[in-house]
Amino acid sequence: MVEDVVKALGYMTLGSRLKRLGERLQADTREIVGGFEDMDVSAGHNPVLVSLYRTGPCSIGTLTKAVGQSQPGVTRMVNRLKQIGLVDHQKDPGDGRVSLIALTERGTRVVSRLMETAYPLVEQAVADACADLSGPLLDQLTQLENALADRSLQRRVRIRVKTR
Amino acid sequence: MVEDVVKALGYMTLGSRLKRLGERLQADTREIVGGFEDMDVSAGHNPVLVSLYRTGPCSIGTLTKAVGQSQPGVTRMVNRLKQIGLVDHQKDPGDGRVSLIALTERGTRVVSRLMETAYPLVEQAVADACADLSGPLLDQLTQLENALADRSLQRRVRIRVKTR
DNA sequence: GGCATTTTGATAACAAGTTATATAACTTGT
DNA sequence: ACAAGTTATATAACTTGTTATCAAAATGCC
Repeated sequence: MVEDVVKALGYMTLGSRLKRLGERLQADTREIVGGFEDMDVSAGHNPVLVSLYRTGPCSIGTLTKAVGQSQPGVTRMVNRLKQIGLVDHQKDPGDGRVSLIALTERGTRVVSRLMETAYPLVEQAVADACADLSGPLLDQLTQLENALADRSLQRRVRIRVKTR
Repeated sequence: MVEDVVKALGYMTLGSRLKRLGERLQADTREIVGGFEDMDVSAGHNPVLVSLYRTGPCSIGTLTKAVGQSQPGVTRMVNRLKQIGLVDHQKDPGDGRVSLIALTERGTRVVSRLMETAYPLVEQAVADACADLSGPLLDQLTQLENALADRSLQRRVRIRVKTR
């Protein structure tokens, strides 16, 4: 058995540890969501979709603030969503620089469905994995890692589905 | 003010949130470490370096388990460190498939210095930012985000240095 | 009205993660 | 001892994050 250095170094490598865990959760989330809508889109796109759904059409700049990523990153996600036909854009009539991003009709339907199916399941599965966490941040991270090793998000979703 | 959707969605977007926070911490860590040793290497390389320092020469496979990333990712980090002259590799005499990765003499000196200078400061700065966190995971994440917005890791390091 | 500055978003280049796959070396079973 | 299977690593291709930079549009100041 090899020691997990990232875990062992504690606060020194907290960044690496959060990123690693985040990527794991994102991958699981993507898989779960992908089981409901057949769209080939990573977990990171969900905040963009939800933001557009909640606040209506808005600029790239606003989206950038809403999801907390760099503007080129958001631009790329929007382009991807445009490619799939979930969003569209048009020039802002008042300001020629900004292009207003909006969900297409299909995009609205898709997000609406996701919000009734996949999203609550993901939320419940993650909440389930986090249910018994307590103590300092580092300890809770260890507990969450253990919980996921013990039962994956996918399994937690299936169980939720079966037992409801 | 635009709402932070990733924060607002709670457990649903925990993966994105952890990743985002992890990347932020890694960027800050890199900057702090870069101030001590002039090596252009991202924060993710530190676990590799420390692992090699602690356990001595080992295979890519062992490193992969030690840092919890994919094998090609570790291979790439090792190549980068090789390029900079911090590690080197040689064939395992017993098994021709494995290449044993080891710190070079210079690499050993660098890690040794980092462990006495930058690493403890980063650890203290992160610990400082995490000092007053309490409650459920999501709450602690919010508190940590706020703490970092209030005073960056870099500032926390400087203050530590000044006041010692 | 027109020039300087600021703001918006697109694009290019790079970093670091992933999966899939190929190759070489080792192991095993007969 | 050799064929078949397994393991270790390298490599290719892709994704998604970043910073830096550019062009176009808006703003502001004389």
